[in-house]
Amino acid sequence: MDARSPTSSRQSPWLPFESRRRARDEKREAVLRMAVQLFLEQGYHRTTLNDVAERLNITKPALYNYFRGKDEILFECWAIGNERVDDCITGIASGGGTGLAKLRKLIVSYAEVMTTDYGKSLVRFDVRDLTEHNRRIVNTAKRKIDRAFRDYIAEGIADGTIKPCDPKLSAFAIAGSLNWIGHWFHPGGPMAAQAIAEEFAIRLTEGIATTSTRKKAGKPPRKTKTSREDRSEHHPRTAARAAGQSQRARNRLR
Amino acid sequence: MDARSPTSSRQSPWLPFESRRRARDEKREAVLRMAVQLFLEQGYHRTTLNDVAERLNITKPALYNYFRGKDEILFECWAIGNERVDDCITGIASGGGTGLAKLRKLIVSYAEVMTTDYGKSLVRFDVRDLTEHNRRIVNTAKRKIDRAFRDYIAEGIADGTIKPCDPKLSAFAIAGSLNWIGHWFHPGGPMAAQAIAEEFAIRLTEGIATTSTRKKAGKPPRKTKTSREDRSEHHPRTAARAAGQSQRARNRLR
DNA sequence: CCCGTATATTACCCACGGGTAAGAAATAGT
DNA sequence: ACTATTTCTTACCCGTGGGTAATATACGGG
Repeated sequence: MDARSPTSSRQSPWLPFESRRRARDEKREAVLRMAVQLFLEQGYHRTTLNDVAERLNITKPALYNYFRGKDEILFECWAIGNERVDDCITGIASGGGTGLAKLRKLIVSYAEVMTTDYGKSLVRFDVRDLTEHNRRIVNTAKRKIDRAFRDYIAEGIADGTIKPCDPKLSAFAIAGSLNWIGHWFHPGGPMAAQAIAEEFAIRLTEGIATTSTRKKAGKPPRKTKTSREDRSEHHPRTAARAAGQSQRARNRLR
Repeated sequence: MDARSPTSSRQSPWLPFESRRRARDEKREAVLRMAVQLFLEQGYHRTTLNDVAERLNITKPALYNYFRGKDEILFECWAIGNERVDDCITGIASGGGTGLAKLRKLIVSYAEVMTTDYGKSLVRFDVRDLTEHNRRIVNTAKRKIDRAFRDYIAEGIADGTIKPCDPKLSAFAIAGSLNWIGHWFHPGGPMAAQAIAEEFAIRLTEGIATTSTRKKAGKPPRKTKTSREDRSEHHPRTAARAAGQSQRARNRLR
């Protein structure tokens, strides 16, 4: 059965009787990688902590060395995805450009995140499975993302690059299309993540942009796909990432 | 607490010590109305059959007179929503019009369904909570809906009312926006369901339509349609409805 | 080599909730 | 009014799975 499909990057750090001295954080992340994968594959409620532990060659109580409980694992998966979106937003906010340009950038980045496991967790996980405290954090973050879409649209209307429209409704329409990616996209499919992202950036803005954005004919479809290590949550660890969200930084009090 | 908010149409037919002789089907539908409401409000897994029964002034085992189990209740909720979408599709297919016109009609109808409880169940419920058999039915129906979107787009490209584009990707983009309605729409909000539906029909097609669809100023928003009894799953029982799906017709074998 | 700490295991607890059995209460038919 | 049938209730079963306690094993430092 299953024969250890090569999908999920490298193996678990707990190879049965082998060097088991990985750094704590690496193991923690390995748990999250496996958990998000199983949560997406089977659904949160159908995934037991035994499932997660078993696939990592450990037992359930060992997980409690790294997490307070199941809901915290869920939250941390979500937090990683949110961190990535948040990086996109701050990156776009720092750079200049018209409202339309910013909106397109956001669409591309957001769409790409949506094709990753952690990105999917932003829309596939149910906020009601979290504690009251974490649920509030999630809702705040969601409002921030929504605000980014609306602000860029409003900015575009103000600077003339976007036709007058209701920013709220347009943001819902765009975000809906993008979030839906997290439901249908599967890495093995015919379209590469990056190609989808760029296609959506055009498609979703060509209705509201003032300048006609008919695809420049000369552009060859060579986009090289997501290139190396295409699937499996690459976790770039770019410098200056630590400034992301305030929560989640502390490596568990212990 | 809650004070019996006026959202959910009329009360349960099992008022504690009152005429309890409602027809079987009415009670069955009352169960479904309450169930879909609770499933949406609390989530399927957090809603117990006791919750459903209690709010109907009965006890859990009484539900088993009408349904085989929890997952069947879920399925029937989904089936009602699907029936409505299916009616839209067959209605559009029977009438004529360009590809673009059909697509717009579908968007309007689908969006309106998405603002109802049963419509939301199409996108908020998890297929994996169903039995293998019912899951197959759901997936088949979903493919049919997807096909309708793609076909109308392809038709529009063929008849020149829609710009050349990838029907699959465009269908995903449009369906994503519409499905998302089922996540954010709440009947108490500032926008009426019908207004949203018509706005989306314009917004989602203005990018791919060949004819400029800038909102014709003269069009008064009188469309009547869903008009009276706007919320709360009115269940029109229109004639010739029974021909809908083959499944679900039989009132449980018993 | 010994001890303290971190890490993992085995063996358990128990609340929750879907589902069932047996029988009471209402209903319909004649 | 008596019976057959449907409908509903009380009382229970039990599998599941999150979480914990006690303990064993590995590891690092002196």
